[in-house]
Amino acid sequence: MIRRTHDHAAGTEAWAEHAAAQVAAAGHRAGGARTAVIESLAGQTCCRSAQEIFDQLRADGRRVGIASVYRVLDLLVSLGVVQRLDLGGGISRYEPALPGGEHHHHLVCVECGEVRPFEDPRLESAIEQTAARSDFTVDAHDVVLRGHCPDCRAA
Amino acid sequence: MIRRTHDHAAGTEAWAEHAAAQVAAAGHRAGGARTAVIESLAGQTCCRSAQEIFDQLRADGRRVGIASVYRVLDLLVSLGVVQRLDLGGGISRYEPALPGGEHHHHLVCVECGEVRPFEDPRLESAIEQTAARSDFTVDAHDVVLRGHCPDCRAA
DNA sequence: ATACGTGCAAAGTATTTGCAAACGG
DNA sequence: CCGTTTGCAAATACTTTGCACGTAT
Repeated sequence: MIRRTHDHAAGTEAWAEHAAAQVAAAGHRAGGARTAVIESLAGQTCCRSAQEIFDQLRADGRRVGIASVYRVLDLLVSLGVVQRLDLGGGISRYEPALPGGEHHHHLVCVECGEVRPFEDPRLESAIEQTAARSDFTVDAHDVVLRGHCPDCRAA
Repeated sequence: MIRRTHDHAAGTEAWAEHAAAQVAAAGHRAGGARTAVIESLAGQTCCRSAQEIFDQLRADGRRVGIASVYRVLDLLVSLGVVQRLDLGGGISRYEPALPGGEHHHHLVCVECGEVRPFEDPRLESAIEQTAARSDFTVDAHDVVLRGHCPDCRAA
């Protein structure tokens, strides 16, 4: 089997293991809801809402409660293995925080709600520079671009 | 009296007039709640939540309902004279959108919630470049930097 | 065995909507 | 006047909390 350095499936698998390890290291047990939410997140390419994760788990036949989904997500965020995103509309979205420190930002269609990730090194460097100039200690940042996706523009 | 080009009070006064004019131009009347919310926003230097605006108006003795505050803010956002911000925590914040197209972003203290505005032309240009490269039509963008303010870091 | 974890239901916030009364032009 | 706007209260949407039962270690 060929091993590719930036293979996506391998990356998310690695993330699931990493997340489970962090949970254990923090002195927590591996309950059903925790395993289920980690697996669900590992299988997605971009951010999901708590409700979407819940719906997917139920569709897969798992008997989880939505409260547990929220509790697990909170735990994973506090352990630093999941990033919580606020793309507007009053709902939080969650995605795996990849170990390498690499991260992306999001384009959001204001019409259909589609979310597309993007990366931009120039943007990151501008943000770092601003952060350094400020008297705040900056730990994190979010960038959201809002507009219309090709499909909605056509319609 | 000396007239300064970038005088703040003059700028916000001008904004209030501009906002009222846009409301009228769109065929809306100048009811009590609309005038009150516009005045309240004009008197603030940075973003406020709907609840904060409501509380301030009540403290000033105006008998407005919070539903009207939300309705007026929605109207002003749709007219493009107010910008809606989502700095996290599930609550929306609002601030005047100054006519010149100039705008700023925000540093948020995750501990005390303090919000500080900042500007960065390099950041803007990086975002424009990314927007142009994407197949979305980008109308707006938000940048939020999260960290600790000097006071909270000291404590 | 025994804490810790979970599901369900109820409570808690932020925001929206229905409606009759008040009001602007 | 007459349709718009408003305040109140009820409804909604997302998230959190209380609690008894289940389960991993």
